Amino acid sequence: MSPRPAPDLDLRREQITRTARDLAESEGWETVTMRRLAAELGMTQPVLYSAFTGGRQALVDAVAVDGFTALADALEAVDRDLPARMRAYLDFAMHRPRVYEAMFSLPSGLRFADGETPPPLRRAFAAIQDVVERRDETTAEVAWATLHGLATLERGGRLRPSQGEARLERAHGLLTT
Amino acid sequence: MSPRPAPDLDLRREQITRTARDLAESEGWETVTMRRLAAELGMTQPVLYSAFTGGRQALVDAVAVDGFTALADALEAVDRDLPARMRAYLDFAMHRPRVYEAMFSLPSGLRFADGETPPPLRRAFAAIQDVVERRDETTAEVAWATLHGLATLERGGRLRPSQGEARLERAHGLLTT
DNA sequence: TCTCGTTGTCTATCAGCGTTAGACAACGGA
DNA sequence: TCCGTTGTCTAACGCTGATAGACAACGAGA
Repeated sequence: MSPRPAPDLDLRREQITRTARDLAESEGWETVTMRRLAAELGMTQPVLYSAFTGGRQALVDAVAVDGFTALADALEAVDRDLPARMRAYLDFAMHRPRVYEAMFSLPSGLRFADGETPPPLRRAFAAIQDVVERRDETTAEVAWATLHGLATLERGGRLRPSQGEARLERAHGLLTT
Repeated sequence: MSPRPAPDLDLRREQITRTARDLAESEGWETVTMRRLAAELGMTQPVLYSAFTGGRQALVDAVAVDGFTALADALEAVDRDLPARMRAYLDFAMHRPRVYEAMFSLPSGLRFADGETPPPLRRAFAAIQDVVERRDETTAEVAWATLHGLATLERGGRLRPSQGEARLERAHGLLTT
């Protein structure tokens, strides 16, 4: 009356999350199907569901949460001033576009702006709030919105590709004068 | 040797586009399937494909292009100053969230920022550029990014729900001082 | 009025998706 | 060695976007 030993679910979740992130980053989220992912990992589909009860959505959410941690790390790693962190933010969005997509554009099961907000997400926002004038929360929200808008519109090809640097300087100027 | 008369494809496209927009706005884009749409219109699925050769993507793109026209109309309808147009922009995004999604968030087959940019899209951008300082294009891009960021982050529940007005005023202040 | 060629529309189907039910197999204690 | 537990596998369900091929409607010519 003793069961088969349980697999290390945390380790498995980590492997699956990393593979999903890598696959999304190289071929796009639309190719990250449960079948493809299982094949890539040498598993069968039901194993994925035993690691992520919430199915594909939970998987995308896991990549997003890891992404918020990575973004917070990237912001905290640079100088504690606005231009450095603005640049770090846009660099992150440009170099990990699919992770950024999971964090902000794809349908999400995560909770925001209430008590359930994941801590990594709060950390990332705090890293911005720390460097805006008077650490004002409203200003931080506007700064974040500007960065997010620049990142997504740029990524979507909606802005003149060659003018990224000029936009960053202009945005920084507006936020500090 | 004379064929059956061709149906009015433009009219049909218009009906389909309107139905798709209404259905998306009331139940979300994930429920806008070709089957559901055909049933809603009393058609069969292949008829949709004869109207939109590009399939579902072309349909979403059509809703998006109409959306850019509607956005340009909304911006041009208000006072020719920045705060009025900022407010009109955010109102549009708030009241037609699924259309806005088709315009900016969903995968798109449309071309931007090059010669192929659809005219309605240029009109909408021009309506913003017209009211920023010195009609500067870089400033207009940053203003647009801020509005877009506010619209999407607000919609996604990433910002404090009660502070919309404060953010709008702060953003306006930053763009004018 | 009847026939015929053209062409739009229909039924039926394909391959793929996320997800899950139920059969099977591996394992550790008795 | 056996047994009960439990993880994993095969196989399937219902759905999706898309399309092939049979069918039917139509108007010009006879």
